[in-house]
Amino acid sequence: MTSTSKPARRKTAPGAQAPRRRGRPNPESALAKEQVVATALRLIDEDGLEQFSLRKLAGALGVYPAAIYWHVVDRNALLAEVVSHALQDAVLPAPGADWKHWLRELLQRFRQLVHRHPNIAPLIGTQLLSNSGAAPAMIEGILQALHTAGFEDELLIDAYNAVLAAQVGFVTQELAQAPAEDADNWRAGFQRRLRDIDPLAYPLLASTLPAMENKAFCLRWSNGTEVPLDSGFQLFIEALIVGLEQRALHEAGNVRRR
Amino acid sequence: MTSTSKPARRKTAPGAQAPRRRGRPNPESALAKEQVVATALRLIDEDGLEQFSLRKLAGALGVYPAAIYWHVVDRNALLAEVVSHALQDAVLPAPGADWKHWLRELLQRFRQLVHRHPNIAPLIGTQLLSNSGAAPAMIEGILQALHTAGFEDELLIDAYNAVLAAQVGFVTQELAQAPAEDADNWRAGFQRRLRDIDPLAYPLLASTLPAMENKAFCLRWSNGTEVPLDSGFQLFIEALIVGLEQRALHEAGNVRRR
DNA sequence: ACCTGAACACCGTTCAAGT
DNA sequence: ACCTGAACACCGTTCAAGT
Repeated sequence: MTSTSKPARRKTAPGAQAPRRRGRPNPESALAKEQVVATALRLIDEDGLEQFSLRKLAGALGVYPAAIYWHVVDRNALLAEVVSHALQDAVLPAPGADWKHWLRELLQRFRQLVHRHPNIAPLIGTQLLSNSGAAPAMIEGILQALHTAGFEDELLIDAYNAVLAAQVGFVTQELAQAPAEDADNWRAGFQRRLRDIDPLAYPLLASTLPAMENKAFCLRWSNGTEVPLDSGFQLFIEALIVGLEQRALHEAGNVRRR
Repeated sequence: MTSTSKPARRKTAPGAQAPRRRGRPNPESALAKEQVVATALRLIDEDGLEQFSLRKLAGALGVYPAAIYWHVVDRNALLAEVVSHALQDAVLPAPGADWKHWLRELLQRFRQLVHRHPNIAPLIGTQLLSNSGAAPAMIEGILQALHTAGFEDELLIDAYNAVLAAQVGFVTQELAQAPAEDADNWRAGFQRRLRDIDPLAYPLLASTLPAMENKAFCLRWSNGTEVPLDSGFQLFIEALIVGLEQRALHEAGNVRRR
């Protein structure tokens, strides 16, 4: 697929009159692209990612499938735009002195946003293309918060990566897709396998299972749209933030001691 | 796992002689299934997930596409088996008193395993089906470690979910798939966008960018197979473990005070 | 600039039939 | 039990041509 570089736009009829702005869409076509991306997101919200196709999108727009390729280079490029369209409001006002509070807010808000479009969850962390659409304001905010905490240079980058892993990792897994078809059969078989877990080999798992069933990763048949994991998320981000704080304090101590 | 139902196996030619073991494959066919899953994993390792198809798998096995459906209910079910096949060695001997050390080892080992099969990364956290194949021994180990740390009841479940989010979240994002085709063009365009980041609007990002480029989430054009994020991962799991420890100590304090 | 209309090379899946 | 052989209903993508 994918054709590097979208020939249709480049060539523009070899001998014809030269286009004024080569490759740059004018405001009007930008609007049209917005519409393509927005209805793609709507279709994915409604029917799920597996059901989504460029042909259905074209149908919803009242247009031939090939028309999509005018606005977007690729299926993957379209999905990347869908992701950044859905997450574009993750940004917050710049962090102040209370970096812990700001980070908490960001992570919670990001999770809420993804919960609004659960079917795009599998795209968020897994494609460099989708990833690359992140808002610079969000990145700047995270860096500032961590800088306020005391991270610098290499450690600032590491801490940034840790925050992003947490931001994306929990909610991605929380909203893991349930099987589309065979769902009932699968759930029944899965529950049977859980019931057959050997309490002698796995005593703690067996005794905790009644409380964990369908509420713990790897032991669920419903995802976060039906069974959100709020308290697990809270503990997760709180632990991370506390751990980051400890590390930053420790580093500051090292610096002072030098 | 997951087969449940599979009509072809159930029907077995309506009027024909009754099969002795209905639905349960004999040892020989179990071997054959192993082979199907193993070569599927090999193809995905070699050519990537996007290039993988049941028809190519059939070709590699010297068999008609429909034959795959004897061993596996579905494309998704096959992929789930591929994931648990690839991750089956994540298990460690039971944790002792040093739960922090055990958790560190587990998370590091899990990451190493995924790095051995980077192309399955997008499947790991994103599908309940793939998720449900996790080894009970691993779950038991995590629960024991956290129990040793001092977590119980609801908090034990929350802490377990936090550990799994960390285990899966970092490496999944670290190994996010690069665009298959258009790669060079995309990278060039992406680098240009990075260079155009406004230092007035995003001062810290702009000044840190040279050190972050291609090493920080959302700012990369290579994934973890080319540029592994070791130090970020270490900081991440260390922060989480320290944060969990603090929380456990705090809870223990509460209990003592009651 | 933006879309049509048709074609190409694939897919996953089903089903009767073979052995 | 396990696979063949053919068919079905889709895909994403390309390309010349229209306007």
